[in-house]
Amino acid sequence: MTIRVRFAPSPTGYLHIGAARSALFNWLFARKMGGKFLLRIEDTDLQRSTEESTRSILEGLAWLGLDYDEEVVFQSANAPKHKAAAQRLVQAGKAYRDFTPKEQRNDATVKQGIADRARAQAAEGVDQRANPYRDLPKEESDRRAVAGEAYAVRLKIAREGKTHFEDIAYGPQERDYAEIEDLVLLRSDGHPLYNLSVVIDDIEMGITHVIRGQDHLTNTHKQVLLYQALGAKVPQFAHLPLILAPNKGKLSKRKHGEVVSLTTYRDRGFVPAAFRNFLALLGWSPPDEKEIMPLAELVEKFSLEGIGRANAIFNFQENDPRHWTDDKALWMNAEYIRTMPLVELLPMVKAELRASKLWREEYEDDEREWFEKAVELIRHRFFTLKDFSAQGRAYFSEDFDFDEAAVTKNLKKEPRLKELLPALADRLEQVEPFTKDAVEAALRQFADETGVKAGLLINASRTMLTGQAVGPSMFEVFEIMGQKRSTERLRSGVPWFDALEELGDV
RNA sequence: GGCGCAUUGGUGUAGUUGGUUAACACGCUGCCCUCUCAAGGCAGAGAUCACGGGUUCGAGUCCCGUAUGCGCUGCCA
Repeated sequence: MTIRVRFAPSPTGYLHIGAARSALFNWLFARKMGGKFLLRIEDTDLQRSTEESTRSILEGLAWLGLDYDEEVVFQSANAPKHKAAAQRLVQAGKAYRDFTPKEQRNDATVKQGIADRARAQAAEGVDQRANPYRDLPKEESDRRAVAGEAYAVRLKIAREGKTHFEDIAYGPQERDYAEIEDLVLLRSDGHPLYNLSVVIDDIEMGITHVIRGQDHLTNTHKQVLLYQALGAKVPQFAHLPLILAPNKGKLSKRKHGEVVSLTTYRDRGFVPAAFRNFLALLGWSPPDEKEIMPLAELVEKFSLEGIGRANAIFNFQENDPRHWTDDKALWMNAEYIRTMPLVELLPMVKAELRASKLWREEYEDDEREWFEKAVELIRHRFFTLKDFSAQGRAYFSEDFDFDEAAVTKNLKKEPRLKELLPALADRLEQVEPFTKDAVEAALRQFADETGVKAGLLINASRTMLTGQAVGPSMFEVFEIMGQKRSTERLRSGVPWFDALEELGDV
């Protein structure tokens, strides 16, 4: 039997990283087992579903490299089937019409309302099977329905017994029928509800394994009952531990902002493979200790058995830009940027430079070799793709900013630099060929002759050439910048030092 | 309130059928390297395995209880 799994998000907002992880696990399992990975958009809530959200889900999956195998299924298109199935259950006596007028519920206060009602019911000892319409004679039920009276359809759950299923991650699960109410399948306006739609669609799509968030674990019992009422084979279930905020609370956009949205990672310079790798490690662990895994290896090592049970905390610090998302995710991204094959990184750098208006077509033509060497040189200390256009700006443009701390530390402290730097430029102009070794020799000799430490000139040069206090080995930077740009930038500090003197700032 | 699930250093996780000093990664500290910052190398701090009982010669690993957290409990998904 071919394995068929699905990712079934509701398009009511951005793609949440928790949902993205569910998609990843489903995808990995399908690829590992040679099965099919399907996508179903659960847009039954017409009020909240948006096309924009669907688009962002599609984009997010594409970004992560999770391709799906068959046509996307839109759940709303199946509504007629869902309704028909519910009616069949009514005819078969497995569900019944509930003519109780609809209770108005305010979305914002439902949770509280549920708890209050449950408390009250517990105190009074209410029977879940006490619905007055549950055992209404078929003739009367039919007559009222034909007469046009509005009704909801509820599944008729047996008075005695238990449901069982074996969850691949959480083990055997059992729930007494007494704990389950006669769930509503169809609203009184005829609209099919979640549990019904999911089950019908999963049957229809031939889903063999349902892999989803643990928040559905207890609901699964209801769904098992539905499969049974429908006479369908119950699939295998594997529930995933949830991803929580640092305070162990729910990770939500409302409270935590953009860190929970997958597209944020794309927009803030993450390499897809890095984020995918990080996500895979949240709630799942490989059989060995190797954590950095290219996609093929992830597929090879993935197994449902490796899924954990404890909820994971997504560790980020809301008000600290340095730790805006999980440290390990940031580290992993840096790791990928500095170690991934250069040919794979190049297009990403290109996209970033293009977005920052720093891209020049020559980089893929006459200056291709230079471009590759430059990226290779600077990639090693970058954390995100954004760094190529920020800290790395000076490599690609004459219009770059000077880091204030760098200027203070490397330039302002030594007034002699005003004369030394242009003199150094003169000296470097003589260097031929302009290679890192030759430049080093020239600079060190110049330092000797002028009686200053080489480090002084090196650090000052770094700031003059790149605007930064930190960066790659300076002689490599000289070589990459080239003779012309290097000497020009060394000299460009003179008027600037003059200005400082006038201000009495030196 | 009821039911369910979970609980290993700050975070993510390993811990095989219970058996010597609880392992790995991120983060953190120090040292080396050095033109800076990373990377890398080395060293280190940090966990009485939520708590309390029990079973056992022996428990992170089994049992019971408690606490805490999360989830579900809706004519939302």
